Amino acid sequence: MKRLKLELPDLDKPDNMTTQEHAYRRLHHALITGSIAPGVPVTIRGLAEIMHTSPTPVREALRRLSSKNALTVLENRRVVVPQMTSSRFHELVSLRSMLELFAVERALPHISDALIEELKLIDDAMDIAVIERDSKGLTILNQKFHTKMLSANPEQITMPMIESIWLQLGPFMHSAIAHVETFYTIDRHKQILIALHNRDLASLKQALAADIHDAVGRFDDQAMQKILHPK
Amino acid sequence: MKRLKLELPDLDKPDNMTTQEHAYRRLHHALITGSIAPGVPVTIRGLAEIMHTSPTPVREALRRLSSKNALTVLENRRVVVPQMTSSRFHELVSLRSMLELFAVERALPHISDALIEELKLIDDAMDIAVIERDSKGLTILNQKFHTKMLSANPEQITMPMIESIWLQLGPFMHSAIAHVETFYTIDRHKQILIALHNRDLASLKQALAADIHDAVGRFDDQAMQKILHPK
DNA sequence: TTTATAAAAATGTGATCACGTTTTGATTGA
DNA sequence: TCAATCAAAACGTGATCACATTTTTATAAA
Repeated sequence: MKRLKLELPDLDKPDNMTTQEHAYRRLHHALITGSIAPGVPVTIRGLAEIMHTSPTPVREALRRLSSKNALTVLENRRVVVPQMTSSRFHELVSLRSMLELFAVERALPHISDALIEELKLIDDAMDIAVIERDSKGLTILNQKFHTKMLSANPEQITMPMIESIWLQLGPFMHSAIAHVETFYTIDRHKQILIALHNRDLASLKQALAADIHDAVGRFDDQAMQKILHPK
Repeated sequence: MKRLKLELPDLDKPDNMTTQEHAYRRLHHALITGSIAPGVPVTIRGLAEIMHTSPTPVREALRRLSSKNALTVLENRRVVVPQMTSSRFHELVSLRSMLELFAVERALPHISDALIEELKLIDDAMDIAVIERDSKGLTILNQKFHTKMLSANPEQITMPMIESIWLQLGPFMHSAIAHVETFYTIDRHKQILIALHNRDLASLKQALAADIHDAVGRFDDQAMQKILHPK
């Protein structure tokens, strides 16, 4: 079997968690933190060897991820991390904006003061991650922040779609971070927290839009070309 | 093994199509046409027996569908068709409107006259389906119409999400059709076709929004309660 | 050095089996 | 008639194997 050069995070696996679910989460984590670059092939047997399982649970995890468009099934049935293009990137970002703004409007009525406190804790952890230049930790915390806020709405249709977008953007961020000097931007989460506290929808949407734009807005066409086709 | 009372469509299976893909499509078709009611349990072995395959490809098809939120995995790991609620329904419909309006705006620049002709053919077939009161055929054709129009945009991020919504709305329509007198509405597709021909974005979005609303707008809270909790 | 060819390795897929858990249905007792 | 009990049936999960196809590697020819 061909050895895959691929690093997977060691996540906890409670006894009642299926092997398939565990495999899914490890791959999910690796994808959203940009630990797997676009174009990298992921084989069932290769992953099974890394995770010390049989191919069966890996196969199911890969099916779930390709079903969410986080992975692409090629004509020959092999699975790869999809390549990013400039137009795909902009489509993903536009969609992310729209979906998160839609979701936050429906989440706001369900935001409690206790929830805001929890969000503050995540934001504090993010400040530390910035100081430690822990970009992967920061990514995870940032998504935790957004997820917790948007999930206040008990009706969860939008959240899985937003997660699908994150999954698709993740691998590109891998290559992007290497080409960008300032990965860390001004903290829009503080503005979001204030808007949440004031139950001010307009400010909230503005801050959220800015947060999303900050994370990806710097990638104009010129920067994209450099990242996608480095000399 | 317990016999599932469940009708699956007989779809073509080309030689190069995997059994798993075939199983997926048959279930997909059954779900979007409302052939499987909410709450119905779907077991791996039961489906495998119906489809004359081993459990393996069915398992993968179910994973894909639950990954798209078309099916729900319960705590005991069993899979069921999710139950509809009034709030979930309205969330789904709002999201569908937003996503399709987003998608059509990005599709319009890529619409060719040839494509419009193809859409007209689908619309003609829909007219026949209405006359024959073939509600399932009408559903399939309607989705074909929307899919072909929105897929004009070569960058396909939104379409899988819209399909996910259709998958979630499908099973409810099963119960809904039985409680509704006039399933067939005025044909908004004619207006859509005109707007497409004129490359008139504003009219196009208006017609599309009306089309979506017509299909589901009649389900106010009162009607929902009747459908969800029939005496 | 490059190209063509054949053998070997790798891969996805589907079937089958064993295991532990959950559900079901009949039987017993109140 | 209803509730409790318990054995049987059903179920999801993960491992293993066989098979066909694709990819890679080694070898030979130009």
